[in-house]
Amino acid sequence: MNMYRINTRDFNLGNTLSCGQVFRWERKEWWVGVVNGAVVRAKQEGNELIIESSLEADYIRDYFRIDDDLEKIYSQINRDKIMDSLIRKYRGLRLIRQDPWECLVSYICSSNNTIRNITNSIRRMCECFGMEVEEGHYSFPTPEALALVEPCDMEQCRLGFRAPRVLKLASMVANREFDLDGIKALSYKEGRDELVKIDGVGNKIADCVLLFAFGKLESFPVDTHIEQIMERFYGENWKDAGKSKKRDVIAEFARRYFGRYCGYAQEYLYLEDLGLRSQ
DNA sequence: CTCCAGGCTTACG
DNA sequence: CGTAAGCATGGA
Repeated sequence: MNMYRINTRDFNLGNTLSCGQVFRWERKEWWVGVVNGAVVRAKQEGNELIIESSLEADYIRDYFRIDDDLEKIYSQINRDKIMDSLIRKYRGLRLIRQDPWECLVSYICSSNNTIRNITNSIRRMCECFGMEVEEGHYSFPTPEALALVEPCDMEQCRLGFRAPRVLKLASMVANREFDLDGIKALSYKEGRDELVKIDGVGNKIADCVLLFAFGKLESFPVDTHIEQIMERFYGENWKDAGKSKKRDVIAEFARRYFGRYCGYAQEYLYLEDLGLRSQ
């Protein structure tokens, strides 16, 4: 366990961890999370990110994408007054480079669910089937661990109809019938074609994994939140596409409109929508 | 009570 | 093709 400081620029830890992309960080005196099986405590003082963890600084820099050139990204996605104001409001919000397995399982749990329930279910899965890496802190269960879980033992996690999907995927990954890490080398579209083959994974969940775990910044996940806020801000840009197609139309518009870093734009819009709803 | 939540699968025209 | 019910669970 060691403590160190990372010098940053255009980084806002609170915005990054509370914008809904990760489910396993808690705000206490410090932000506390478990990353790659290690407890991480983080806080920010001005431009310095202070970390207490057994993980090395290079790993943390990569995790928080500290080396992303936000100025360049902002200049690309800043297409109008709306995005300009969101960038000013949430400046320093960065995407996180999540572990693909944890990210995929987490978003399978997100289907037709609330953030609160998703967070609780994931925490229970970690407590039941992860390892206690420190008093009260658990690692995310491995595919091998979940592959051994009986459906009746999974019930305590309260995943509902999503539980069999998670268990099935765990078996496939553990048995190497599905090569999750191999997706890293694929293009955005190829990766999406692979991910949607998984039971319980459609376009939206695939896009989340491609953006949050595989760093495909041209991914623009459209859920109910994004659909509503996009309708409100940019609704004139597409015609009444039938209900089922609408989210695809919005994503395609966003890719054209915000460009190759539209995934970043998505996260700023999402945090804005979270704020609007909590009022 | 009904409706909805970071959707997806299946069934039915 | 397209659309709509069904899905577990919990909170408003």
